[in-house]
Amino acid sequence: MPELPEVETIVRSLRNKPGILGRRITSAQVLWARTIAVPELDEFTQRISGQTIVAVERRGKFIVIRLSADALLIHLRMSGDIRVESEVEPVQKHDRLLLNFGNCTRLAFNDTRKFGRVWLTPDITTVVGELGPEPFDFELTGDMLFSRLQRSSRCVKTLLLDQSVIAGVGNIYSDEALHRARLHPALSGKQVTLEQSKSLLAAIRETLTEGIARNGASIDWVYRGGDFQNHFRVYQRTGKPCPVCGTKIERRVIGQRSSHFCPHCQPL
DNA sequence: ACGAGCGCCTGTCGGC
DNA sequence: TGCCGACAGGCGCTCG
Repeated sequence: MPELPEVETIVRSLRNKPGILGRRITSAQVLWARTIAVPELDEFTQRISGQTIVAVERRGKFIVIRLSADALLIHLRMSGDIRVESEVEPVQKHDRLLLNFGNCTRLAFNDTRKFGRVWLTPDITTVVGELGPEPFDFELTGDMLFSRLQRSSRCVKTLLLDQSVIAGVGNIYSDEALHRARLHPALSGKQVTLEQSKSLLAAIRETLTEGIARNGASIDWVYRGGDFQNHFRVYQRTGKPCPVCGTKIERRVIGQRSSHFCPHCQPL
């Protein structure tokens, strides 16, 4: 489920849930070893035990849980999800990591496809250091996005998915933002003008803002509770009418990811 | 150094 | 009904 709005929704719910901030992690159970990226398994379970949750933040698509000595970073990749529940609840299929708290509650990381990863590190820049700017960072301007797009001949769609260009945008929100900005996904980065870069940044922000306001998008069995999937303009709407002009939405693979666009509103 | 392609995984869906 | 391929909110690695 994981793009910026879905991760932001989860982070906000964790932050607002009583019994998370200030809670002490008493033990950890790793149910799928490869979930833990760093450090080694034994050290991970040993070092996280006894640490207190100080803050819950987001950087790009990473959940950043600040602990008393380390930071716990969680990337949900394609199918990750997080639950907070009583310790008496049964462990669920595809649960990969359980963090037990002292008060009979726990945090469960569930991840069907096993792509998700968890890092425990005192220095988050070792994990998120190469990420591009946050879309809502006020220091990010249309001029800055323009210069980042212009130095590449890759498709603008591919550039939006590159987390070192801008952090947090994934396949849904890139398609939606490009439609809002009336840009064809296969435009090369160096073809995008300054004016187009400015409207693209505005479109990214509007799209992400709507996504957050709707608690993200819920598709298939992955991630519940969002509503943005009912408001897609182009994503997974191949053959259906463009909400602006009625032309049939087309699908095309760009950079090995399916891309959806209106051939009339987004000419090449 | 950059970009394309594959691998990692499980589940669902549509076509035959 | 069952099987098989295509496809799915992501990203790291390798190779040319």
